[in-house]
Amino acid sequence: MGSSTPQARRSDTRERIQKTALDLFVSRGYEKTSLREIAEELGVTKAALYYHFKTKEDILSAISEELGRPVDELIAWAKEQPPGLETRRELLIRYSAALKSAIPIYHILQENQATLRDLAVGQTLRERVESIARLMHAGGIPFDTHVRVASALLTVHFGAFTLDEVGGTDEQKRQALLAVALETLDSAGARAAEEATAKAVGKG
Amino acid sequence: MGSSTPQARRSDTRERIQKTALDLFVSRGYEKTSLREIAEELGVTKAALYYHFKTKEDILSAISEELGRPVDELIAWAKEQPPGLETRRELLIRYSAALKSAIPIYHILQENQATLRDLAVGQTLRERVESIARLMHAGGIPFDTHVRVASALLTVHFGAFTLDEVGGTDEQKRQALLAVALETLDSAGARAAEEATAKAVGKG
Amino acid sequence: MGSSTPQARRSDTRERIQKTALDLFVSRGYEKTSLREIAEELGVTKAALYYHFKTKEDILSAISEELGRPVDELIAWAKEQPPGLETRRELLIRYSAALKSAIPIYHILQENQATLRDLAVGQTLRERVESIARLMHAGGIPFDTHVRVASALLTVHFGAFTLDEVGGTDEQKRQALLAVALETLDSAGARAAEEATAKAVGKG
Amino acid sequence: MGSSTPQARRSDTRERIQKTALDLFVSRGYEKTSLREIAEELGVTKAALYYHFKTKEDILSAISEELGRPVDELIAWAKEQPPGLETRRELLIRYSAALKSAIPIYHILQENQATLRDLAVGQTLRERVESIARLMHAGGIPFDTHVRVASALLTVHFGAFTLDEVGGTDEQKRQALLAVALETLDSAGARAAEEATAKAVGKG
DNA sequence: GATGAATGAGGGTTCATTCAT
DNA sequence: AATGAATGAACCCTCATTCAT
Repeated sequence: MGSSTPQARRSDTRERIQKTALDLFVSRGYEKTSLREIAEELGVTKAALYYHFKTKEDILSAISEELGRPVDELIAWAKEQPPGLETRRELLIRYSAALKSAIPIYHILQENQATLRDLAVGQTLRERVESIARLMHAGGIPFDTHVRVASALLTVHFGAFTLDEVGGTDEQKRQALLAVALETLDSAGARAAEEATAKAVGKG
Repeated sequence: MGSSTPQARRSDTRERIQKTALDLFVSRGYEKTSLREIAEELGVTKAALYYHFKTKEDILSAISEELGRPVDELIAWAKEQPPGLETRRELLIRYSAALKSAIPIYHILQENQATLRDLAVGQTLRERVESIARLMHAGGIPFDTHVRVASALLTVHFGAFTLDEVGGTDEQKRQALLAVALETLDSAGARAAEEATAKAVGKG
Repeated sequence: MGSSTPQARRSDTRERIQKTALDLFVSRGYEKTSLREIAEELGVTKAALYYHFKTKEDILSAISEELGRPVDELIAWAKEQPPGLETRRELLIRYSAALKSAIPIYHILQENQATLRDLAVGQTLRERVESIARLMHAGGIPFDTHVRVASALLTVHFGAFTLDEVGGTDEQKRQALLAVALETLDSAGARAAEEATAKAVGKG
Repeated sequence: MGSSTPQARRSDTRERIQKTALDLFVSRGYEKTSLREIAEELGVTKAALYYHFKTKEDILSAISEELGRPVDELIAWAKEQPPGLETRRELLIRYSAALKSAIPIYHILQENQATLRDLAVGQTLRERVESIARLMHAGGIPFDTHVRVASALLTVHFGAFTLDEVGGTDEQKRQALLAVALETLDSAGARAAEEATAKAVGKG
């Protein structure tokens, strides 16, 4: 059908607001960033922000949706996969990659949890994280495996925000942490495989 | 009973303030908890809080000092130890234990980082965490070991706050996570030993 | 400024705005109805309203002029009549009828008096009501008659907005209230006639 | 030094706020009166108002409760009386008297109905008026009597706010309007008596 | 005939904090 | 040991209105 691009000389203000807001939310926190600050930084009035976004929360929502898309797509993908060791490994690998673009919002979620607790966008953000966790823990797996999955996930997830001690570039760190996490996961896999074998053969 | 006036004992108000404030800081967040709320919950006036504490931050400081003592002592202990694999293992084990009492303040630090960023108490709190990290990463250790230490620490530290998926009691979780973390650490030790050997022999 | 194809029918947007605005002014109040609401309800932008009307007040003015016409005509008529009992009766009867179409604006005036106080349209609206009152009170009439006229007017005027307790259809209520009001008025007339007679004859 | 404002130490501020707010609510309307205005008029800050009242609406609530007490007491009294002509007369008489102190709040209710529609205090205010109406209309009375009761009530109630045309002092007006209203009511009584007689005798 | 973008002024409300008593 | 009263600064948000296009 005819592409109804409403184009016109649309102002880029909406995007600029998102960008500025993101920077400030990350560096000063969501609550501590006032709309006045965002507006001043942009050289517009507070009311201008309200022309483009319904509320302060709405700004964060838009940011969350945009930056979180890779993770959302990953979740959609994971839901289609059969639960199992291989899926867990693949999911962890892809999650580590998806985090690259999503780091800023997770950072915000991380550092402003108390504030975001009552906000709808907080709920959304948290659900994203929990979805990944749920999918990683899916399938009837033994307690030990649960623990290993948890460790692997914590390593990959929180390793993305913290860690100054480690040294190396961000990408190097990411790769290395992923490797360690996979190793932790594999021990679980090995053990599970053992158990499966034991069950099937009756111990050998 | 016996003594006529219950006034004989020192006012426990200061402690009650700390306790109430802690509960609210944990459940609603530091910024989102107003002094009015604390005062109302206690049945005193806001001004009463100011009689016992200089500022809002001061309340958190007192809490932090009290609950963080075990960790502080652990840090003092660790500084006396020679760096090395064995110390790292022992430190991780003791840290896992120390966290049990310190969880609430770490929770607060965790969920209000943005807010605590500019506060002196935030600095103190962060330094405690960073001290542990620095000590765990101490000694000239290779990159791979850094990464494993990081993973072990993330597992133990963040495992204490999050994790509903795993199942089991808090104590079971703690033990299990510690076990996995130690395993991750040991692999590093093994590898380090290997490398050391390799170096000595001239690579193989 | 050249005359171009003069459309047979002017855009009906102006009328639609008036209609929607009237509905909202009645149901939510003048002040509490924002131009945004009106525009949204109509599916146009706020700026569109400003194409058709100079200000928000102007919208109400247009509505007032249209719905108030019967009352304005009544006022014009009454000004031509000689003051006296008969005119008062007739005026009251006609006013009761004229109110039928004018109720919405009087409702608005009634419920938003405080807001309309400083507005020109408020002045206009009030003047309409006051004109009727002035004409009903016209002629050198004694205090008692003034009071009866007032009662009759209050009955007819406010009876049109309020009254759920009475029962019956709106038209039935209107008729019945008018009847009672006329009765009140007539007592005044009778008494005035008596007094006149008494004066003339000297009383026995 | 140089400050010459020797204000009372006692807390008469709450009362002064109520008084000032009442004046402004009456003269400028509830919505159009900002807290800034009230505060400025009193020479305090907006925050001071919030020390004494929880919200803007709360100020009006307090006023309503204080000034409306006579009417509330009247309602309580009326609920104890047996319905009937005599009670209606007495209620009307007492209501007319009670209105003297309550006029300002009814004025506010009257002129800000649209604004007060969504406020709890508006509900309360309206209920007061409706209670009186319900009590006046109580008992199984014929349609005609309902109409007369309505007229009487409209006369007494709205006569208290409006009416510049009539002349005389406020008290004179009140008395005169009450007299006319009672007359209207009595006609109803007479008619009811007639009907009763007619019923008893078996049609005349 | 209408829109998109923006503004200035103001709204009610909450907060940590102070200080005389 | 604690209170009552008050403040100043900041908050998010809404409004009627303007104007280039």
